[in-house]
Amino acid sequence: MKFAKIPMATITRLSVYMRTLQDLLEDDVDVISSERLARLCGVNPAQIRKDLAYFGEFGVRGVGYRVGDLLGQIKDILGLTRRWNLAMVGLGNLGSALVRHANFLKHGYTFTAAFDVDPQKVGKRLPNGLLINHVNEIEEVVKDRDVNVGIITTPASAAQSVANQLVLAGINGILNFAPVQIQVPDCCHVENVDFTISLDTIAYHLSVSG
Amino acid sequence: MKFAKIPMATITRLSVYMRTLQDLLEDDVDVISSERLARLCGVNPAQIRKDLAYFGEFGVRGVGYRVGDLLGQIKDILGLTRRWNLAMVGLGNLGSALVRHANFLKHGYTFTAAFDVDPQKVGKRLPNGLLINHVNEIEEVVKDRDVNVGIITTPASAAQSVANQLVLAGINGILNFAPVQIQVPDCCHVENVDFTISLDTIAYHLSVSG
DNA sequence: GAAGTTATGTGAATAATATCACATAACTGT
DNA sequence: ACAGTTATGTGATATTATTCACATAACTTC
Repeated sequence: MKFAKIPMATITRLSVYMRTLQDLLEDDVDVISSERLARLCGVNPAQIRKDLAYFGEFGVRGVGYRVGDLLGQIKDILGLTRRWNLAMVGLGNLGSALVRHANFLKHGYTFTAAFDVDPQKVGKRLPNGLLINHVNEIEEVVKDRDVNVGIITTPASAAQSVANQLVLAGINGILNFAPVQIQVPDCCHVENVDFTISLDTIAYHLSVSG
Repeated sequence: MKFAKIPMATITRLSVYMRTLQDLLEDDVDVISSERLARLCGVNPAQIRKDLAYFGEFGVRGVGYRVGDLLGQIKDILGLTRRWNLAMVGLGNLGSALVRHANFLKHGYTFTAAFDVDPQKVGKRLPNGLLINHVNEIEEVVKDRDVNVGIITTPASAAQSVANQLVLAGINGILNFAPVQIQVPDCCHVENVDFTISLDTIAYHLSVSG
């Protein structure tokens, strides 16, 4: 691939470009300029070119980018040409909704395991047929079903313990929806999603500007 | 409130500090150093001090920060000492789960309106008693119930049209869960939440590192 | 096939952000 | 009240990220 140090922000944006390119492909657009793509993604055109330049030359000067090609290249860069198996830990309102949420499937992610501690839930099946295991079966089930990424939607109090078990089971990617900073070894990559933080920044902006 | 230009990243972190301080308060910790708080929040201690310095001096040298005081100060900075009313637009899996999600309430946010287009849903009430209105009633209802922030959890295809209506209704803060870049006038502040992007960055990290 | 047009790729310039390092101020104990 | 200790507040420095600006390459037209 490439050996320069890639800015984290670049990776995030590649994912945004990918989404937009997917839409464009569905609309049968086959060539797009960095300028137009930039407008659609809400970024600067030079930014897009710089981001892509970290990985190679994917465009045609004077023309633009072939939508299908670029989409394929970005998927390749992000490692999305293979299958990724997910485990959902915590099947409350949010966890249940996310398992059902179409976007994961659309992007090639598959839930192969689900966990909770509630005896009412353990042993039952989700609408998609997935069996709910008990959280203390994580290690066994994760290995068995080749889970690559764990998604934590437990209460904050349980998140660290769940993270520990996921790491122990050999997982090194965690998407954390619990509103705590979980501690993991360096081998494990954690992404936090906390929409109350986003809401707070909105509140701040409204407070100072209006 | 302040006069220097505040980095966006600072605001985001203030919200993180706030969460942690809230937990500390519940645990009856009354003083904390930037170093310990930093560890809990996963940031650099100097970062915390710098962030706070934009707004004043809140600590005691040689001692640390009084947890309760600092919490109050940050809430004040972020504009969270008042009430914020939310409207949920789109009551699919995700929207319904979020309305029920305890975190919003915990942070002082209140849902005062909910919208959908599905005739099956319009006219019904959510578990919390909130009446579901039709999306084309947004302007009227938003004004009537003093909604400050709109949350969009519609399919991507509907997001822009919903955003337009929210703006028209006088809303200038939007939390967007739909996987599209919505266009709004400058007066309106949009925060995007897209967990498939977070998942993609995890996939990337797993791909390059092992 | 030469001139004109367009949009990429990229070094240089700028801006934003994070970290260091230490002077400063508040507590503690003698 | 003074010396010792601790942790803040902040200027200086380092790092990272974004934008500009233009040379370069591919297509188009005459």
